[in-house]
Amino acid sequence: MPRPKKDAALDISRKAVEETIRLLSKRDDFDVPLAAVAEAVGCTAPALYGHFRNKDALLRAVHDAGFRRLYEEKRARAKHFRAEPLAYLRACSHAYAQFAFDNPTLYRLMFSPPPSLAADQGPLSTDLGRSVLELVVKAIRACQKQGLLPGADPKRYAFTFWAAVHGAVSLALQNRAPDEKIRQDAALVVVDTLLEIITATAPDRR
Amino acid sequence: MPRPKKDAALDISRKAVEETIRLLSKRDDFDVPLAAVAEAVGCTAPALYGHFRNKDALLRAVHDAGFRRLYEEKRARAKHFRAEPLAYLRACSHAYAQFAFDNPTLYRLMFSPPPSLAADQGPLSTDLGRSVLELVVKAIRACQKQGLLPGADPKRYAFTFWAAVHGAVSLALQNRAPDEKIRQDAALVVVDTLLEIITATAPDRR
DNA sequence: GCAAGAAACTTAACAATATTCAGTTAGCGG
DNA sequence: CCGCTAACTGAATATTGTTAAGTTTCTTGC
Repeated sequence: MPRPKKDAALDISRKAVEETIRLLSKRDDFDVPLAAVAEAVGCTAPALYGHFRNKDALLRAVHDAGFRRLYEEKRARAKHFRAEPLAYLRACSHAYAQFAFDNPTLYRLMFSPPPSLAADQGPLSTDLGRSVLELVVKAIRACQKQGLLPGADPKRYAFTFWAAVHGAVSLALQNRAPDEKIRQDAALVVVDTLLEIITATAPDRR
Repeated sequence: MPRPKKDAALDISRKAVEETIRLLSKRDDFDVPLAAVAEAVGCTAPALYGHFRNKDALLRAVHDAGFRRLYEEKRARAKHFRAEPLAYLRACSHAYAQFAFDNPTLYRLMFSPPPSLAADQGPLSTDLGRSVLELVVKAIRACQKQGLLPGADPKRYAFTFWAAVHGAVSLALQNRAPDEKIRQDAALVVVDTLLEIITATAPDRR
């Protein structure tokens, strides 16, 4: 049955990306067979080549979709805390960690992909990365308006903050934390440690 | 030519791991063909199955060897700074970052492997991870003996420190830093930022 | 309405690569 | 010198990404 009945054109692309994400959640590695994706979508493997140049292109689309989801989730979970920068940072970070623990393989695909996926930094990919970071920069600036982190370069501190959270999540995802207790919520402990440090920079505390 | 001439028994295992590391340095992903490893070693692909249960086992050996190298390099590069905890931390971290930039693919294999490799936490793997972290714990304790980071839990802060450095390296390796200038040595900037923060906790400074 | 052409699949074929199997030979204990 | 095991080889198999060729459905100019 060649050409589809016109309506089924609910963009195979979209469905392929969605289904791939779902299949990734049931795997350790990203080597999900194209045939499996095709079956989930409801077509055959070669049909996907009409929508993606090759498997890498599909995985890059998944990679980008992951960033969109992460960004949206961070925004949604944190928007109630706009007024309280520290609570905002905390909520952002927890959403970030939650996302990683809920989608470990997708997270690995997003943050440790074979460079062939991220290499040609499509503007989208870069913009998405920036968007995620930008939320942190804003939060750091808000902290500074409250007298915290005086004299610090917001971008630099935001990047350090992000790096720490990402690093903690990344290490926690592979059990490389010191002991069981810390391992379990290593990421959250790191977040608290960072907030603790930021709080300690308040000039008017006693 | 079956059985080797007795002397060539220079442990294929060792050579296989070494050559795999070398082949990885010329690739983006870890999908180095077994046949390529075999050729570099000087045997055929199936011969490797006499030394490793399967390809994953070989990659895990490479993973572990990577940690041994990292640990040794950190030790070697930092031992001159035993007396100065901050300089020691700095040297450790720089060695760490250098290692990652010199061996990006190996670094990814070590820190973002498909869980199938690290899953069955062989005691070795875990011990190696602990060894690397232990160096940081000692350094943090040394800092505290100089009055820095008063009242902090060394393990917790060490883990946070490691997470930040690892996160920065990991992000830097994939160009996900904010802008060009920071991206280039993002990891080093993060290290400096961390040291700056630690320094700022000195009680007797003015 | 309709033929020609493009679009969007399908099935079949191909290529690379991990893994297994059945030999085959080198060294070693008797 | 005879078997026996260890350690490898070459060929065979299965999985999977990718390409090629064929087929049907829509569309569009007449």
